[in-house]
Amino acid sequence: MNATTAVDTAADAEIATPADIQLGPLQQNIAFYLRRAQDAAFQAFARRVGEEDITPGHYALFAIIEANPGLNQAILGRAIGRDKSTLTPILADLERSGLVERRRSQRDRRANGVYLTPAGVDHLKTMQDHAQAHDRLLDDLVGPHHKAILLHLLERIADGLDEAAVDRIV
Amino acid sequence: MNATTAVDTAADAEIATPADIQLGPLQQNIAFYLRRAQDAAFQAFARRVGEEDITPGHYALFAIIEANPGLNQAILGRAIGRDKSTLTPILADLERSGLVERRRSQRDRRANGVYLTPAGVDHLKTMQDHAQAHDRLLDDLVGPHHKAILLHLLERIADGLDEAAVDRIV
DNA sequence: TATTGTTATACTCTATAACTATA
DNA sequence: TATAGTTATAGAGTATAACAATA
Repeated sequence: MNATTAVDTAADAEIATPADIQLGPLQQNIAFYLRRAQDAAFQAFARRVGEEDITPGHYALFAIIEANPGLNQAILGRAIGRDKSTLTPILADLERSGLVERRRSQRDRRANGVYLTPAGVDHLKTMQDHAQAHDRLLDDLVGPHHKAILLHLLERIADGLDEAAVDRIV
Repeated sequence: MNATTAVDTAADAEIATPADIQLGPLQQNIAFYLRRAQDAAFQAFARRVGEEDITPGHYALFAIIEANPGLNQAILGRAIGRDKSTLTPILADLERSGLVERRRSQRDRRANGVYLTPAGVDHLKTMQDHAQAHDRLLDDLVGPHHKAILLHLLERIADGLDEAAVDRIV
């Protein structure tokens, strides 16, 4: 599928087309392909949603809040892999927009329980429509049989590379 | 493998642990897993290389320059998916550090051919050592048989989601 | 007219550290 | 002492637009 016909000597390198680029050792590098696929998926999603204030990160945040109403910000941050200080202004914005609500917990008065408002649920549905269309594209590319394998492998990578897991091995 | 035992009512959400977090629709979302895996791989690599000025993006850039000596900056930018104006200060830095050389092309005097210096090749080797160790970890997680499938699927995603490809379908 | 590379600029995302209020 | 959330701040990474040189 990938012809590797390029010569790319110094003399004719200037007329190389993307297809001619040699990847060298990168060609066997999982991390490199991971980055490329993630880049491509992100940009394709951005093109799809256009102007609207929707990103994969936003979608994930809303989906997790809906699936886990009342989580506090620290736990929410860990769930999406971001520091609590990263979350603060994001949630403040969303609350100002009326999409999210933070309620002081009764049992631990330091903690905010985070919830979607009805408007937030609506917004999540909009994002879900985009995400589903995007996912159909991805699913078609991957194929139904391979999707399960892909998700499984990606999960293994994510779980296997967290700090504790790596320390256990190395 | 994933127990889904959490209740996460508003009443006890505060004591949720990461394992209890419900993913909702995200659980079938390729893009979500892609982002997680890429995040984890990036951070594991960063932990491995520590202080040294090494990133996956840097490594990819060096590897591509070595495999395609003399490419001009615009093409190089496209090869790594970054704008030429993003590349300019990066290459200027690397040239100042003596790792990269830019030579004005004879045939097109607007263009710079980009090359690694001997020091740049050395530096690439250092990065390669790190990248290989990192890749062994990744390979172990994925397994030799599945690696080929994974690379193939990730490549399909990257290729299938570029702007032209998506326009063709949608 | 179009393209290469540079510059100025600005934006987004993120974390660290220091703080407060609670625990 | 430790944790939840906030704030101030800074850094990395990136792109857009305008430009000079060249094609």
